[in-house]
Amino acid sequence: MSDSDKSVVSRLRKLIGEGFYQPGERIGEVAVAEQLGVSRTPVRLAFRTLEQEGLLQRAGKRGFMVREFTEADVLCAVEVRGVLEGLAARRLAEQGLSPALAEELTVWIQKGRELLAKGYLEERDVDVWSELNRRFHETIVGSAGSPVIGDAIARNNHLPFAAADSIVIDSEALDREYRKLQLAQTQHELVFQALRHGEGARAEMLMREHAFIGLRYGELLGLGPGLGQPRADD
Amino acid sequence: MSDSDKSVVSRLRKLIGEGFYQPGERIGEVAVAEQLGVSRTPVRLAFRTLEQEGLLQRAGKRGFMVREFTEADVLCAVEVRGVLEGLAARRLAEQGLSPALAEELTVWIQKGRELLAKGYLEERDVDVWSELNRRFHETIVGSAGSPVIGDAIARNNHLPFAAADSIVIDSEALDREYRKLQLAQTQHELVFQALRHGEGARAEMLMREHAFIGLRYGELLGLGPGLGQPRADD
DNA sequence: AATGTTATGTTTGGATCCAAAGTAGAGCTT
DNA sequence: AAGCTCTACTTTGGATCCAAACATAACATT
Repeated sequence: MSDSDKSVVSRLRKLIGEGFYQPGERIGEVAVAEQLGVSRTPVRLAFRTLEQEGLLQRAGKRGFMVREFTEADVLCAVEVRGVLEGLAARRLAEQGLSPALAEELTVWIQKGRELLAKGYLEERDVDVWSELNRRFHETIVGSAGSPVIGDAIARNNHLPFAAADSIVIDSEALDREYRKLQLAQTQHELVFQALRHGEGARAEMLMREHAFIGLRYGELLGLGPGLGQPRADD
Repeated sequence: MSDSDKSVVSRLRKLIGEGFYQPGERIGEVAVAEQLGVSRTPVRLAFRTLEQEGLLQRAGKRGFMVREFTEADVLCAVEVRGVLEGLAARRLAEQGLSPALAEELTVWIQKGRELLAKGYLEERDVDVWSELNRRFHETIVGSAGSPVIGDAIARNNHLPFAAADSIVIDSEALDREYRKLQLAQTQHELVFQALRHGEGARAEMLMREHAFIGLRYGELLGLGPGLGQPRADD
C-alpha cells in the first residue's frame, strides 16, 4: 500500500470515526474521490479495505454505506478483544515466560508505576500511559506463539471504539482518569504475576476483565451505566 | 463486489489454499491477471481483500507474497475460533434462549441424530453433516446479540484451515469419520443443553473444546499427534 | 387513472495509459 | 579486483476511458 493509498484509507477511517458520514448513509466513489482530491482508483481500493475492516458494508447491489454500530456492538467488540487477549495471555502463561520477555514486561509495569507514583495525573501523562499500555498489550499478544491472534485483535481494533488504547479519554477530569489508570496498572501487575507463575486460567480471566476498563469503570464513579466516552486519540 | 470481482477473490483464495502459489513466493499483479484472464484492476482489488483476510502479506516495499502458515498458526486459528464461538455461546446462554431459537437449534440437533442413527456413514452424508454443522454454528453465533462476533469469526475463517466446516475430511475412512461426527454430535447436544439451562460458563467451555475436534481427535484414533488433514470442501 | 415499458441518466466495474519508485546489472573509477 | 554510481528495465500506483448495470422518470396503453 503506497503512502497516499494508506493515507486515503486512514483519512477515510478518521472521517467515518468522526461521524462525518452518517451511519447508514450511501457513500459514493466519486464524491469521496473529489472530497479527498484523488481519483476514483485509490478510493475503490480503500473501500475494499474498509469493507473488510467492517466500517463499510455493501448497500444492496450498488455501492457502500457507512456501517451503523449499536451499543451492543461496542460492548461485543470490547468482549471480543477481551477473549482474544485473554487467549494470548493464557497461551503465554502455559508456554512459560522467557527471561527476556519477563524483563520486557517489567519495563512497562515499572514505567506505569513511575507514572502514577506522584499521586496525580498531568495532561502530558496521558500520551505516556497510552504508549506504555499499548506496548504492554502488544508484548503479550505478540509473544503468544503465532501472529494469528494478533491479527484477529488488529482487525477487531479497526472498530474505533474497540482498541485497547481507547481507555484514556477525558483530559478535563484528570483525577477521575487517575483512578482509572490506577486500576489498569493494578490489573497489568496482576496479569504479569499470573504470567510469571504460569497461571494460565487466571491470566486469561484477568486479561478479559481488563478489557472492560474503558467501558465499565465509569459506573464505579457514578457516571451511570453508559458506555463511557468516545476515544480521544488515533 | 461484482460477480467477476468476487470470483477473482475466491479463485485466488482457492489457488492459494491449494498451494498453487508457494508460501513466501512473490506474487505479481500482471502474472495473476494473465493467469485469470482479467486486467490488473480486479486483481489489485482482490489483493487488498486477501491482504485483509491474512492470506497475502506485503513483500517489502513492492508487491505481495503468499503468507506462510506454521502448525502453530493453524492451532492458534482454531483456538481463536474456539474462544470466539465460546464467547457467542456464553452470551447466548446469559441472555436466555428464545423459544424460536431453541426450536431452530433443535432442528439441527435432530438432523444430526437422524444422520448418525443408522450406525455408519455414507459418502453423501458428508455434505449433509457439513450443512447442518454450519447451520448449528451460524445460529449460535448469529444470535449472540451483535454481528461483531460473527464478523470476527468470519475473518478468522478466511484462513482455510480454521473454518468450522473443515471437520470432515477423509471420505476414504468413513468409519473413522463416523466416530468423529458422533463426538461432534454429542458436543452439539451438550452445548444445547448448557444453553437451555443458562449455563454460560459451561456453554463457553464446551464450545471451545468443540473447536478442536477437527484437530485433535486424530490422536484418540492413534494417528499420532499431528494436525489432522487439510480440509476437503470449500 | 394506473400500470407497464422504454429511455435516459447515474454509478460502479474493468481495461488501459502514464508516471513514479525500485531493483538489477553493467560500466567506470579507485 | 572491488566498490560505487548511473542507467535501463520491471513493477506498482494513480488517472482516465469505456462498457454494463441499475435506477428513475416519462410516456403510452389499457
